[in-house]
Amino acid sequence: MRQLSELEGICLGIIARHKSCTAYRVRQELKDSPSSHWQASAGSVYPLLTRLETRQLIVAKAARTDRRGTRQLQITRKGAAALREWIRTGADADPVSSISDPVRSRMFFLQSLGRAARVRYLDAVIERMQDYLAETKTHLARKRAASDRYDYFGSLGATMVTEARLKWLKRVRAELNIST
Amino acid sequence: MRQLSELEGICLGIIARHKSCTAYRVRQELKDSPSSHWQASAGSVYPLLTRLETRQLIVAKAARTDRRGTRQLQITRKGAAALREWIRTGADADPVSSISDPVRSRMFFLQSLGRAARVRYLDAVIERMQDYLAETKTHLARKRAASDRYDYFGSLGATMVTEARLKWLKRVRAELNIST
DNA sequence: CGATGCATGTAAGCTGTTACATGATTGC
DNA sequence: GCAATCATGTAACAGCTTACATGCATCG
Repeated sequence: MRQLSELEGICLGIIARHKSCTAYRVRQELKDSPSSHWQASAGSVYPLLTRLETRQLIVAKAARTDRRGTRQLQITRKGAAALREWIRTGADADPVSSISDPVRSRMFFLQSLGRAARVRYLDAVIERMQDYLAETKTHLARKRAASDRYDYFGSLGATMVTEARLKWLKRVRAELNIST
Repeated sequence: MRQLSELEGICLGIIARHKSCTAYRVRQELKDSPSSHWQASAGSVYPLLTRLETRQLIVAKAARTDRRGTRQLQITRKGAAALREWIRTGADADPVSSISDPVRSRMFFLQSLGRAARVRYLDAVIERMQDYLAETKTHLARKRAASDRYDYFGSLGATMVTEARLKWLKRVRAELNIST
């Protein structure tokens, strides 16, 4: 049995948490999460769910009162096992290290910008990052109140990482100022 | 002119820093970076560089003393402009927010694991993260000594984010212990 | 003269994206 | 009755991965 991909694991997890939900709902949930970079386009989600169904990790039941073909998805026992297995792969070397940050990637090549452009660029990124941090914190506050704790823990991770990134950018900015 | 993708920007940046380098060297550099999740397989790098050449962002010069067809790549003026433009897109909303972390993704679904498995999983991830942090710090120390400062700043970002992730995991672990 | 490293590439397959396309349901 | 939302999908295309495939250069 092949390993679940990142998006497959996430979708399966979403279906597992709602006892029963539609593909549409899965997409909504992906879209609403600020910590996710997945666009969760129809073109990826629907084929993906078909794949999960073929592998018998989920089953679909048609709602009989609905004429538009709404399908309620549920995780199977086999699917729950696959989900647990997918979670465990989070402790492998790759998931721990493979976290790519477009802002960090660009930092390596900042020399290519002129001095003034460099500072302007950093200021712009810092401002964006501050906005994003505020957004993340709002989200975190909402999670704290309601819902389950793992939702909260997840959002907490997003917030803490964003704080670290912001701190990093400010430090770089400060060092650029010192040694003109 | 279409925007450069993440990997395209990185490869172009690498070529820009060495005045002249081979495709092979680009791959090596990608592989050696611990902060990169890119495997930089031949199957992605070579077609990518062909693309950049077609767009006239780089030019290739054959070394005449080498019979195996070694090609020295150099960035063009047009390429340098494209690189600067790519860097500036780092201040857009997407690159700032779109940072996906496989460990964080899995946190949202930790409920699916039994209580004991949950703790075992977290301990395993924490151990891995500690190893990875040590690796990152070694790398950072090497960068501090030699090379240019933006290399150092980049590695610093990797280290600070890894520290934040570890702190997060330990905090989650602690909270799980409290409320059994 | 053999091993390791340098150097280049191709082919099949999977996953994801963008854009397109359709129709039912619900609330005002 | 109309707009917003719910709901499902397809088609063309781009990009990356894995695995395969080849051959030169250099050092011992």
